Amino acid sequence: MKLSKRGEYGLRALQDLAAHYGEGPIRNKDLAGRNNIPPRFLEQIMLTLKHGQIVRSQKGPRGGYYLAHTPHQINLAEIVRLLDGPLAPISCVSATAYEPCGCPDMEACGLRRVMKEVRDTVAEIMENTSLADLVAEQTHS
Amino acid sequence: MKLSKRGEYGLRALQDLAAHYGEGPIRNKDLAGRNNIPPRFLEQIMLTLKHGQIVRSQKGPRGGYYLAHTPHQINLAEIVRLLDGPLAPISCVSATAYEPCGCPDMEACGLRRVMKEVRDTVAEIMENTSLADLVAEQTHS
DNA sequence: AACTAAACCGATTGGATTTATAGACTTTAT
DNA sequence: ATAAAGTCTATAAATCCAATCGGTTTAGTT
Repeated sequence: MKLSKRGEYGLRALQDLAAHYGEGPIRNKDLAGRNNIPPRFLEQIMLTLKHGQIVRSQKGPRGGYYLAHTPHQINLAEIVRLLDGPLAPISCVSATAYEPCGCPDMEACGLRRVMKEVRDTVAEIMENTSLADLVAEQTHS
Repeated sequence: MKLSKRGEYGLRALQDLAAHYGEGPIRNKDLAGRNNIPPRFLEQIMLTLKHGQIVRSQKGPRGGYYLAHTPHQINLAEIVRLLDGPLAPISCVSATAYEPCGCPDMEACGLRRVMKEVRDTVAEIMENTSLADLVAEQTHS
């Protein structure tokens, strides 16, 4: 039930970008430094986020990364799915990557129903939380 | 956010034991066969469950595994924690294995709050679901 | 007592994933 | 021109996961 480091680092970096939204590109070095993330590892993650259209980048001096949309438009579920894969605890209840499990009768499987409930609940929280919500909570503390 | 195979197999085997509660020991071979689990791998898992006081065993011919308590006394959270570790997506929100994360200000971290919400929700579902609930759902379908 | 069925236990293997590091390339501001 | 940044590919190291194997112990059966 754990998030990978990639997911965790990616979310932290994006939270940072959201907190500085509108201030122009932010260097990988600064993102890494402020959030205690290994810089070269974060570089990879940011590249994935770029290919996933979640951030954009600017090269050269004064370059860096910035959000591709407003913090409000980016939810946590898409980030986690991009960096960490499906939200479902087991693949037979995944909305985005369904695969049958080995249980004898899928319809009658109580375990499957509970896991589906878990998946749905997690998905609901993450889909309804945006980067703006993270920063808002952060500020209102 | 995925459950490991160990966790999945263990839960399936325990669901099976719950469905046959009171019928005496069930062989590893039967558990594995009915639920499509690699037998030697399941053996390991059952041993862990035994050491975790979730099942008991009988050796020798007509031996096998059976639940150490009634199905409704065993909840999914303890099983998953035993086989898969903490429920929390990131360790700084874990109730059972807390560790600080690298974020600058923990109190102000919006991400942490959301992850805590996820953890709490998942924990609530799993803690309030027993093996008996799994089998009940299974039968009432 | 001998045989056999089953769990117990420790070791190990292969593979995948995670976590990172390195180095060469490209773009762009100054 | 120079230097500061991101881009891309490769790969290394470590860890973990899934699974398998061989041998040991226990206990029921004959």
